[in-house]
Order: sequence, then structure tokens, then C-alpha cells
Amino acid sequence: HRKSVPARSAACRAIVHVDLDCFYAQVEMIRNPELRDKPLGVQQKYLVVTCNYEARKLGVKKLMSVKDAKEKCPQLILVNGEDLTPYREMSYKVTELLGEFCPLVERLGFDENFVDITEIVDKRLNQLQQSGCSTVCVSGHVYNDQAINWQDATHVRLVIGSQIAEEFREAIHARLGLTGCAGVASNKLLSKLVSGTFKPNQQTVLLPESCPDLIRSLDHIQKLPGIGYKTTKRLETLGVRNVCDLQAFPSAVLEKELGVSVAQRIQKLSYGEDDSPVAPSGPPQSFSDEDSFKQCSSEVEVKQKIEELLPNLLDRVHKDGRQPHTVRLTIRQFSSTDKWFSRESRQCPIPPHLVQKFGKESSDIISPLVDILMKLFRKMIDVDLPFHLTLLSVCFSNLKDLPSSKKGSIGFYLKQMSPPSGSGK
DNA sequence: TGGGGTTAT
DNA sequence: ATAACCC
Repeated sequence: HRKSVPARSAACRAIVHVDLDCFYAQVEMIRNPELRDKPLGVQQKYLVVTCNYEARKLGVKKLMSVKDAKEKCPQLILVNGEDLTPYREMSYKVTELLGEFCPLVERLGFDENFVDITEIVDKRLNQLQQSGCSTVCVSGHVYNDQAINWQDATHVRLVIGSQIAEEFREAIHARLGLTGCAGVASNKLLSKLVSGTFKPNQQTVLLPESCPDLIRSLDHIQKLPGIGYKTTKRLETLGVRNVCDLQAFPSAVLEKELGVSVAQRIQKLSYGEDDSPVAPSGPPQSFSDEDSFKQCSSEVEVKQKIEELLPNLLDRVHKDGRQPHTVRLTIRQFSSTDKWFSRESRQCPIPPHLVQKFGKESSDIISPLVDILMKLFRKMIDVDLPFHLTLLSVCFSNLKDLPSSKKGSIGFYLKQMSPPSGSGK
């Protein structure tokens, strides 16, 4: 059978969470250095989605309305950030850079990455033992200012981890000009929670003994990554308000309310336990482009909006080099009662003869695609009745590599990703 | 709230 | 196809 790799206890892993500072604003400051020392906000529609620290000092917050932001800070400079292309490109550069250190890099949104550095730590530990060098130093903050026990192998491993995290941040700054925070801990949950403890451009390592303090510092359960809006509401109904409540809550009742899978997972989270692996993201699973608006009420308008979305999207898919086999249209309908948030979608396979044309640069795929998308639209909306849309989104998914026999010179986001782990013989 | 993403059911 | 989660 297979050579048995010694099982590693979960507490022994070393995970880094890298979180870039106000990412969109940083990218805009690189694009236009004159914005460096001025209060800057990135605008999407009537929202300031993020802003630099100059603006934060003056009272601007993330996701503040443009109106409120201008009132708080009349000198605020706004740039439009509705086209995510520059952010997406920079985001992948960061992920690729981390991928040079280690293959286990998982993206979370555009501005966060998890890296499993367990093997790098092991390697350095061996090097240290051979060289007989005993001067090791922690990089950045230690959560709670906890004293390091140099006799404790776990402490030493995480300290080495802090040095690696420092190297990550240095490389990201030197090569890409970006600053960010990092958290080092024994699992993803803890590394993410600890990375935010010292904020901009700093890093923190969590030693296991301080885990209960970090968990207790969370004033509300929704601060736990993995517990979102819906679960929070249902937990509140059960009288669960803080993390301690969740720890103490009867498992059986929780399982009945949320299902075994969710219940067991979030109760472990409440103790700071998370055995989920760092899953390498690789190239994207889907490409989508969307636009929101006040109103769209006719078929002609819908067609126009779709025709606006497609060229940019097709360009991205083309640059990726893979062929999508599914297309989806998503809409959001206006409703005063439902307080929005309900989207609906229809998807269908892309006909093989159209799939073939994705490799080419020709734009004669556009009109057949528009036809398909309009059919999907009519499956959701009776165009003979009045309607009121506030969002349209087009998504290409089910991406497959083109047959290796005839592939041209195509630029990939990520070079060769590790092939799907086979039967391992 | 925007304009994206992922996984589970 | 939807619903939940993440940023």
C-alpha cells in the first residue's frame, strides 16, 4: 500500500494569513502616486467601498455612503473602482508571489491569502539543528505579549513562522509595493483572527496558550469567520449571543437547529479549533461581470446591458486560455417588501460549436451568446408583464483546459498548478 | 450597501 | 438553482 506519512497533529501546523491594507486604495495610489498623501476613497456607485488611512483618520469608514463620506471629509478624493481589473490583476500577483515560497496558497477574496508554511518551518528547523545556531528571534508582535518558551517545540515553530511571514511581507512590499498584515498560528481560523490585532502593516503570532484570550476578545459570534448573517440570527433566537454561549450550548440542540455539519463545525470554531486544510486556489473557477442600477424595465435595455458586460468578460476568459462550458445569467428584481438580497439565476450549457470559438479572438461569439442570455432571461421574466431589475450579472463557469493537441501562446494567470492529487502509487 | 468570489445542498 | 459563506 502507500508509504504512511507520519500523521501530524493539527496543533503542529504553521499557517500564515496575509491581509493587504485597504487593498483597492493601495492599488489606486500605485496607479497615481500623487494620491499618496491625500485622503482617498474608492467609489462604487454611491458607496465608498474602501479608503486609505489618511481618509480613515478623518472619519471615513469602509462601505460608507458617498454622501456621508463627503460630509465627514469634504477634501476626500474619490476614484471610481467599479472596474475591478486593476485590483484583480494585482491580487493574482500577490498570490503568485506567495506561490513562489510554497505551493499551498489559498485566496480569500482579492486581498487575503492563507499559506500553509508547515514544511518550510520543518526545513528551517533542520537547517538550524545542523548549523548549531541557537539565536532565533521572533518577528513582529506576539499576541498578548506572551513569553516565548524556547524549550517548547510549538513555540519555536511558530517563531520561525513569524520570520517567514516577515519575509512574505517584505517580498510583497519590495516586488509589488504593497503593505499588509500577517497572522501566524496553528490553523486558518486563528491565523486570520490574529492577523488583525495590530493594524496597518504589522504582524502578530499567536502561541497556543493565548488562544482562549483571542477567542474571548471576540465580542460577538459573527466575528468568527464561518458564522455569517443567517447563522447569527438563528443562534440569537436560541439565546446564543457571544462565543462563550456557543461553547457552552448543548451540542444535540444545536445539531437539531442547524444540522450536524454546521453545528459541529461552528462549535469547534468557538473553541478556536479548525482542521480545514489550506486548499490551493489555483486558477479561478468562474469569471463574472455584473452591474447594478436604479432601474431596468425593458427587454431592449436588458440586451444593451448584457452587450456592455460581455466584451470585458470575454476578454478575461480569452486571456485565461481555458474554455467555459456553462453560462449563467443572474438578476435582482426590485421589491420594496423583500428589502432585496434575493437574486435568481438560470444557467445552461454552452453549445459545443460556440465553446470552440472561445480560443479565437473573433467577436462573432458575441451575438449568439447574447441570444442565449436573452433566452435565459425570458425563463425568469415574463417580458409581457412589467418588471423592474436592479442588477444583471453574467458568469462563465465549468472551465476546462483546451485539448493539449492545439493550444496556442496563451497567458495563464498561474503557471503550472499541481495536478489533482491522484491515487498516489 | 458593491462587484466580485467559493462550497454545500 | 439556491443558499450559505467570504472579501
